[in-house]
Amino acid sequence: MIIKPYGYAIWEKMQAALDKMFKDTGHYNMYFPLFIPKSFFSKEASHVEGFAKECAIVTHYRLKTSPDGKGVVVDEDSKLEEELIVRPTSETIIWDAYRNWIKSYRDLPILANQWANVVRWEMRTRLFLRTTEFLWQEGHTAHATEGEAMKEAEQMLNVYANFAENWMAMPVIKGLKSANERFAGALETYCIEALMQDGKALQAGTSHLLGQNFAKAFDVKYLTKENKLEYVWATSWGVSTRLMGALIMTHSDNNGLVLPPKLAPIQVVIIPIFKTAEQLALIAEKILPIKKALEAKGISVKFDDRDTITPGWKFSEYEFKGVPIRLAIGSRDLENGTIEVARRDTLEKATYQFTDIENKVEHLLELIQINLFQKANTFNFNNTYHAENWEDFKNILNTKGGFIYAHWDGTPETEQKIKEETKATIRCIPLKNHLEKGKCVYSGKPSTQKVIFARAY
RNA sequence: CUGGGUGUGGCGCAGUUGGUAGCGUACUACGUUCGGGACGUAGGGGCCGGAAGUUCGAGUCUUCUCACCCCGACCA
Repeated sequence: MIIKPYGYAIWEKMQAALDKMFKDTGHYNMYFPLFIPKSFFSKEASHVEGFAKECAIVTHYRLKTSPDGKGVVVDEDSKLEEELIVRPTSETIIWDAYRNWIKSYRDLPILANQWANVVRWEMRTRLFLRTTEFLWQEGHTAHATEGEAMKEAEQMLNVYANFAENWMAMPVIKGLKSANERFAGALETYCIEALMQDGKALQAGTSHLLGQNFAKAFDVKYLTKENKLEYVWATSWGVSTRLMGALIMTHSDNNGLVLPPKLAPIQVVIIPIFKTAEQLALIAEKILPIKKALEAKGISVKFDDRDTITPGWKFSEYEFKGVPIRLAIGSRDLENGTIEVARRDTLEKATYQFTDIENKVEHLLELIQINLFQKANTFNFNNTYHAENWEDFKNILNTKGGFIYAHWDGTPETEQKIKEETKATIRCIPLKNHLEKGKCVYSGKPSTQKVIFARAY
């Protein structure tokens, strides 16, 4: 996947917002190697099992000119003593280091994060949602107690939910993964689940309570105040460039991308309508102070005064790109003291008086941010169903899609069978769930609460 | 790996019974345009995925090969 400049600018805005949230909650960044010795992997049994089938492996370190003189071939003499795995995630290499970093309760907690690329050799890729290489951040924390680790995992889940809802304008459900869907090597996996406009669910972020699994696998122990040797408790948590896919699939319409103002690389585009250089000069004279005033408020503004492209073309182009607000100004406006304001979320156009325009625009950006969230929230509400029996369940799934609340007997076997028959999986057991007795939608066995099913990406 | 399909200018495609390649779009220049993806004229750009073969002659026929796409197991 190539991420072109405009797309990468969105990722940078995401990174900046998330990075600040991490730092505000006491975390710091670090960086670990891309290549992980194969032996590290085998140390945590379920972790290997989870990732073994999708690893890229480095076996040699040198090329040589092909015997026939055309191109290059692998130099068999450069075979590595031990193969290196291109990280699919970094738990193993990080916990190998933590063993040396952690000796005493005074060394805890470790609250580290890294921004990195990872590789998972998937059978089928899907742009942004599932690419062989993707960019992400992975937090890896170490704690003295289970309670503290649990609090950390929950805290980071809340950070992700906050980011999704208040920055991406994407409503999410916070929940717990079932055993089948849990991260390889975790005791519990928390997640935020989002619903895309086509009715399919998307896991948008995860936060894991790793327990002492990695501490035991990598022998990471610390001395307590009481001088007792204990294993360390761990968490890990991550979000990736998949969020770009989520952003696109949550808000876009038939005219292209729709970006929430808080993540839009360009928040306001100004398009002058002119024929001659003199007219452009007059417009620029009027509009550049407004641009400055907007920028002083921290709003990113682009004044597109290219004379090689028609205004109509520019209108369409910035609609494709999802720019939240477009201002258009021509000589008619100059005479009337007006400006045309178009919002991307509703596609509405209005003529505003020029006075106080920067405050009106600032306010409109806030409205758009809120409107996008509400629109998505309404969509989620309208596409959330309750299935009381198996027929209902299949019907809803096949005709409507969306989130389906249904009773489940709590066994991996039932979940597996439902998946095989319908391709729907348990997205999560919502944290905000009311317990209610019922019968499993599939097996009819007793159940204590409904969980969320959906077909997912 | 299981089935099906496609490879021809940057992109999307056409190409008849074999006669050395064309359309749309994009690109360049000039002119007229410019308040919702303008128009005209003139240009530039392709050893037709690769190799071998049949033939006077292959995008087209034959054989081999490579790559990609869709369907299945996997997944942030």
